[in-house]
Amino acid sequence: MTSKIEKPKSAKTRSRSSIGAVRSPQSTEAILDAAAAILEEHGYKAFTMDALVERAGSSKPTIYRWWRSKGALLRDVYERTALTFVTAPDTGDLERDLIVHLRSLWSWWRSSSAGETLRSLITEIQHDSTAIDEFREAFLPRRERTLRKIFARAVDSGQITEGAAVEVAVSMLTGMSWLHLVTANLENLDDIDKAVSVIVNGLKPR
Amino acid sequence: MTSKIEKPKSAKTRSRSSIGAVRSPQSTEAILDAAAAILEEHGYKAFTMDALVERAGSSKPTIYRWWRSKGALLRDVYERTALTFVTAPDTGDLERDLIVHLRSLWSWWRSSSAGETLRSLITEIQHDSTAIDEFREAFLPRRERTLRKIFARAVDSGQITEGAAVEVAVSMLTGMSWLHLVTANLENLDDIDKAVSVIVNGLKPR
Amino acid sequence: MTSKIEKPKSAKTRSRSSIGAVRSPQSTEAILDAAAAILEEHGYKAFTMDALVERAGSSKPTIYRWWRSKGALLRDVYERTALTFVTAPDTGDLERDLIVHLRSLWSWWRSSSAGETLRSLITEIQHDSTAIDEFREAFLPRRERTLRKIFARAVDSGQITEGAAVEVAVSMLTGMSWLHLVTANLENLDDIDKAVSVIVNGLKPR
Amino acid sequence: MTSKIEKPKSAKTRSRSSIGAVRSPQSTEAILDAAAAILEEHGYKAFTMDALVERAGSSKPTIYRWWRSKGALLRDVYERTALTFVTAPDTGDLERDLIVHLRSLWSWWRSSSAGETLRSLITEIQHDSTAIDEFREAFLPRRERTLRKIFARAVDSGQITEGAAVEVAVSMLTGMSWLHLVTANLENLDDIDKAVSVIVNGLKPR
DNA sequence: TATTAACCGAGACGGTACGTCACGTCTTATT
DNA sequence: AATAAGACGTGACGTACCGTCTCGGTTAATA
Repeated sequence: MTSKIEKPKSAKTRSRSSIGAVRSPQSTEAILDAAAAILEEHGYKAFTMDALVERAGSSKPTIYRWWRSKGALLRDVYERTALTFVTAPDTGDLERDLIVHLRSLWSWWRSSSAGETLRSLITEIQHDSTAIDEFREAFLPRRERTLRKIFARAVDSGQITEGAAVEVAVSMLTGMSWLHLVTANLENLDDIDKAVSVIVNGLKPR
Repeated sequence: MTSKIEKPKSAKTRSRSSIGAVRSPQSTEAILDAAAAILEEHGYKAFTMDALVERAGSSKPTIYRWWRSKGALLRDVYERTALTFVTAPDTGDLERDLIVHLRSLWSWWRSSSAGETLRSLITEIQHDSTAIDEFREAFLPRRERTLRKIFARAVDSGQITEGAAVEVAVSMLTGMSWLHLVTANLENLDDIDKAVSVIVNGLKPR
Repeated sequence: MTSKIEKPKSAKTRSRSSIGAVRSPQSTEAILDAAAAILEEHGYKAFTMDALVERAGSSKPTIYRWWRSKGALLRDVYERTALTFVTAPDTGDLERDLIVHLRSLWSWWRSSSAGETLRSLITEIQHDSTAIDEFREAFLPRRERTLRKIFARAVDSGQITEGAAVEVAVSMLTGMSWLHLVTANLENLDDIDKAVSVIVNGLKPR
Repeated sequence: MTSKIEKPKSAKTRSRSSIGAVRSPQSTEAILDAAAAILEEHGYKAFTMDALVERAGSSKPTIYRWWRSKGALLRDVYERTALTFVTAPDTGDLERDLIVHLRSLWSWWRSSSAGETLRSLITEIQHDSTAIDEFREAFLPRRERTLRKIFARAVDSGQITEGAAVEVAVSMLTGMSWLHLVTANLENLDDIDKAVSVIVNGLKPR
């Protein structure tokens, strides 16, 4: 799932560059690229399988052979672009690290296809309860990993005590972020600072 | 939108007791009731306009005459049932009030159609950006009102200082709740206690 | 069903000029006028009961109180305008009379709402077999009356023999006219002359 | 559009034996068969796209992929069954040939789905002026072809003179037939004999 | 003169059918 | 064996128009 590939030509001009008995990496990349592009340019509403096929120059059977559903595809789209985003600052200051990370996250959501992709993914999984389970058990923890790492370092450095309510702190920061995402309200980055301040202050013993 | 009416009979036996040049309250109630019932019994997936028409003994034109979209209808369904839920405790203790309120909320979501309705509503508005705007500006503030009221009382009684970051505290508690809602994770009510503890502690000056 | 009335003002400005315990002639006329106007200006496709109500400034119950169906209304629309068209020439020459009558008829169909009205009526009755029966037994004979009269005079004057196949002659001329009407093919009036020539020639004994 | 295929099994038992990147002949045939069957058994009123889909075991998108409208479908239904009806007698006698052909036609209309189909088609095209044009320019000439052929043979054999008003004769016989069709008046086959007699007599020079 | 009954415009209602959209499956021909 | 192409059945959508019914009001004939 590296992104070190040449951009696929537009659907119609690109010839069948790879066919045969093994999975075509070009095709896979073309599909993921097209998905991200559609989401970024036209949003979730326009992200249909037909539009995807058209833009990727692929076909529906190919897509469904490798992804069991639209949600599974969206998950991969998000995770692939997430590889390019690893803002896990380590300044030694918990509050600062959280702020930098969350501000980067919100900005990245807004400035790329990532926000639209995650928003679409959350929407999509609501149709299927097993998808929700997989999402909660596997996808969500991966999203919260950076926050957890930051808190873990703060525990190590003694900024907060071991056993503090880190889990709910992560949940509240993630929840607030997602709430702003699904309500198209990612402008006020200053809210992040205030929230982080409350959380960090709240985790410290009195 | 009072709910002090007798339940409409099942779709087929209900006769046209009062329709005409004014909006029929029976029809309105039948539609909202049917919507809530479908969501509770069969979930969002089964909540189609056709199923709603069938169960309410109504018609699609009638529904679309009064609600511009499925999202608008879901909003009314939620707000109507929300009238029956007003757990705004006032014990004089901020932490206790928040815990009681949020525990009641999560329980209510799980034990009635309300959780499924809100989950569906969040999903539905993602298809339409104007719906998201209306949701963020009007619906969401109404949902956060009780939390704000609780915090306001705490300010009045001096438990927390004026000007504290109440807004982000509300946002974090709401966000965490919704995150658990959309990931089908409303079981661990103890998380509420921990979160509230962090928030209340965090709002107090050191 | 006289047309000696002032034109109704446009729907919205016309006040309730006649209401009470007897049928309102103004309302009746307004409905028939509006129907003809819609058909002439926008055609059968636009001739809906809602459009009619809007244009006539009337209401659906009023229309359905006096006409059992759209077809019945169209029949009255046609018959009312037909009162203004009675080209029954009597030159003493059968062939000439037929030509003048049919040319007038085709021209009248094209230059007024009449053609569109009849076309609509034929279409409309196809939905209801009792309407077809009434149409065949009562409406159609009234339409063929002038042709029959012309033939009857020719019999009287000895141009054709009694007992000649007048009925089928009428049927063929009517059928050809309607065929051209429903296929939007009323331009070539010269076809009339040729047809009449064949018919008149064919009715004379060899 | 050959009909040399085995009848498709009933909707539910028919398996998808051959679909894919090319148009499925089974599906096409099933649709046309179902259309004819509905028209024959229940008439134009019951001929809805939903009923057709149900009976053919097909789907609306498939139907609209191949036929732009109900009228276009009805045209194909009629033309397909018309392939089974080619009564173009050649006895050497114009009058006899015309009578045999028209009697066969009226009987065929009454005893099969054909009459109802044509009646429905005439009705249907009235909703769309481009459909009328196509109907007049292409469909109608095909229907009149047999009559023209009979007249052409009569010209060749010298029964009527070249340049006689064959076109209007065809138009009158077709018009009379259609007039009887749309007024549900196909019982009196003797009218055909009289009409043909007038026409044939009328075409001969005095 | 007051009452009553029929009619009026307005418009909401349940119902039927429409034509479109997107989905996920399946077949075909190609490489 | 994997691919692009694309037709297929399924199911839901939102709209158009129908004919019925209720509503509040007006007027003409009746009591």
